[in-house]
Amino acid sequence: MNLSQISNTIHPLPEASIQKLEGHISELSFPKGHILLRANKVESNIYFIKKGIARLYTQKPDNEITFLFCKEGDTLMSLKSYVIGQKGYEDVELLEDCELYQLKTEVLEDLYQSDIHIANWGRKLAELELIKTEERFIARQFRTASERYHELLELHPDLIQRVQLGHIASYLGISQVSLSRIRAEIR
Amino acid sequence: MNLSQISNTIHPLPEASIQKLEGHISELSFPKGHILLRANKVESNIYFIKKGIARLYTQKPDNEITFLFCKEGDTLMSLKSYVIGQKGYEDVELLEDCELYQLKTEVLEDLYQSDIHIANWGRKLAELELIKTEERFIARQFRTASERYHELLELHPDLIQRVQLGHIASYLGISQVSLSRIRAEIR
DNA sequence: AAAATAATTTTACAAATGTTAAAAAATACT
DNA sequence: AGTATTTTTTAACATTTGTAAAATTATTTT
Repeated sequence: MNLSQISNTIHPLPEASIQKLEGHISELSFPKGHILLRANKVESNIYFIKKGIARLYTQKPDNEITFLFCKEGDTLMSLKSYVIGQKGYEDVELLEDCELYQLKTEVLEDLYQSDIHIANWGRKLAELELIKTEERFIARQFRTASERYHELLELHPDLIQRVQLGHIASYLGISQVSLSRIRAEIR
Repeated sequence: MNLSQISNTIHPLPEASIQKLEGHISELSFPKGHILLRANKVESNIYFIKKGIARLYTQKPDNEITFLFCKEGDTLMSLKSYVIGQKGYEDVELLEDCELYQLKTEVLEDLYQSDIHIANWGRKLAELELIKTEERFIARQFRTASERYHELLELHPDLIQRVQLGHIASYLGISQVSLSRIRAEIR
């Protein structure tokens, strides 16, 4: 998924603003297994995923919890770094070879102050992330583990293929054993 | 908490922009028990709470789940209505007599297009809500019910006084019986 | 103040989910 | 291809959490 598709999906921009934005974006590649971000550090970039998939997770004393997958077209960032300049929760591991677009948040912040179209694009970016985060929260609060698994199957069938079940279970908030039990149910 | 305090806490605005914004905001009062919003309707306003407390919840076939409390200084909105103009999940009940500031989203949208300061204010509004929503999600995913209860006690001690425990339990994602058990633990 | 209503806690039991360990299946390596 | 390694499933058991109903406590109404 190329950059203009991604940025346009967030919010359409006039050509001049697109140029300003794209002029500050660089492209990067990393192999599967690469750790892109580390928890407890302030991250000074945001990323757009051109190709590949990543998981955001936190280390707990005895295990780790995956709380988000980001794939082609998604924006990947440490929210707390981006919004309030504080260190975030997330380690980020690339689960496949990835191609990423990178943008310095500092540069973006300047663009927000000088270009009203980019300011509204940034507003939309935050609003769309907000909706997604609320959806995840609602799923967690309102639905059973089984419902969440089947919902994931429907909405993101590729995830089950691309990500190992241990991470999926963690993402769903259950143990891998529970996920196996759910998958074993005949339906 | 008055309007300029609230809007300034979100993001400082130059005087001219404050005037534009405040010119479109009206003030309302409702008694305890009033249902401010209904689920499955597109809501055309957002609210800022001057005084009082509200709970956002969804009706399930046999029970209801409270997923957010909003109080003085908070922004209260149907996220899906505000961001994508779709009907939301939430019923909203006022748990105390409330004084609210009301703003039409349509008007706000126009201001976003014409005033870069207000556009950035709106961006900040979304970003701060995003951080809060992520925090709630993280609490749910990373911490035990007991930890979440004690965290709530620390961060919002007034909530326990102002809101009945059945709603708190629902908010924490546990049954009221479980909450009673947690509260009975000696510490 | 007494009665009625609502909220909270407690109890007993049922259901769901977690933990640990072993078996089976899938994948990677030489 | 065969071996080693990793991932997934299954089994047995422990723990947590839920449900329903009763008991207690608090609040509201008359």
